Amino acid sequence: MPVSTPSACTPAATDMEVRARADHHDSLRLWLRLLSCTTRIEDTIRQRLREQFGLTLPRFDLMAQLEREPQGLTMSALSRRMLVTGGNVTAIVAQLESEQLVQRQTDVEDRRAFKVRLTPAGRRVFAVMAREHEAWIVDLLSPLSDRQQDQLYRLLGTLKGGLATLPPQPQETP
Amino acid sequence: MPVSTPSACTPAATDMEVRARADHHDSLRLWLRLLSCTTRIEDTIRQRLREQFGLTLPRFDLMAQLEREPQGLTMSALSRRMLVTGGNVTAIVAQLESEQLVQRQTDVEDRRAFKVRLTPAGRRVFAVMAREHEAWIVDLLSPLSDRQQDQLYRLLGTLKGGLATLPPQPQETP
DNA sequence: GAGAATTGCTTTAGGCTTGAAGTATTTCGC
DNA sequence: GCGAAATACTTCAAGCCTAAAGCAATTCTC
Repeated sequence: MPVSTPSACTPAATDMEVRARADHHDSLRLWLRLLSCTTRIEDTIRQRLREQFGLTLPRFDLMAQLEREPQGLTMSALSRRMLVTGGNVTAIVAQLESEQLVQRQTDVEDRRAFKVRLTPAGRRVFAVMAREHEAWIVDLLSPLSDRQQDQLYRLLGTLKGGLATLPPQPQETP
Repeated sequence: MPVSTPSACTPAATDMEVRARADHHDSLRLWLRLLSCTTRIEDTIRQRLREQFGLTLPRFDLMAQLEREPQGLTMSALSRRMLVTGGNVTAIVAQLESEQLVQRQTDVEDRRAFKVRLTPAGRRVFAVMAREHEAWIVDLLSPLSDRQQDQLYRLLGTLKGGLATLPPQPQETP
């Protein structure tokens, strides 16, 4: 996602929504606002993860996938769930493995594949982070009331349903 | 319980834990859906830009900024508008310059700075791309009716307004 | 005015991401 | 069975992105 966090280098932040002008279609404005909100939240999460836990968002995401599957996941399953390429997963798992947060386990049935699992240490670390992470999300979405959040959720559901059929790309629904 | 939970915690004590959990879950699901929709659209745009015009999204975004400012923009202005770090802008402008799509122009008033502008060729190329780009957006958002798009736009406006005040990120109003 | 702080920009190291090419293993078609 | 196709994973080059450090020019403060 093309966005930055506030930093010494970027005092920040005319919004990217400034792109929207009178001569632009309403859909374009909507898209820019959608992008703006999402990147804003994502950058905040990314920055807090880094500052408070020294972990990047992709690594957190990968651990989150593993946490739900105690028996482990193959590389390709991770790749599908995270919607990133296989080569990418290889690199992230390698990093997490060097930090002793995940482990590889060879599969006796299919010698091409192996299962990736959280280590006990990884599970411990993730439990702490996940609780914090959830609180951040609740906080960041708090400008909207419960009712508004529900409305937004439904609208995005409609959008997502329509998007799923358009381009040639499989969609995961967790 | 997370310590930093911000919501209006006024209800009866019996009820609170259950309610808090339900809220957490809902907010998290909403966030994941928001992220899912945004990345889906963004990836589609990115891929089409690359396939049809051989241009990356960041370069397109930078050109879009310049297109609206015929007199040019400084590097720091670009950095602020695109919400990316200065070093990043340096690299993207260098690429576009080597493709003859933008040019640097020294500023006589401030010898630290210079203005970046679209070349005539850049302007021509961008005009074609922008039209296509807008059609893609309209198409991708078409699962929502005009009325639904308007609703979504307003909800995101509320969210965005709340987000603006949260982290330490100054806001610029052009 | 002169030193200090700020601003404009670049460089560098490290990480994420893709797409394409390559190796090993399994499964399919016959 | 056996060759072909599909699958699981890795490697590589290229690009985006950040944070931190650094240089040059300008502005602030006294």
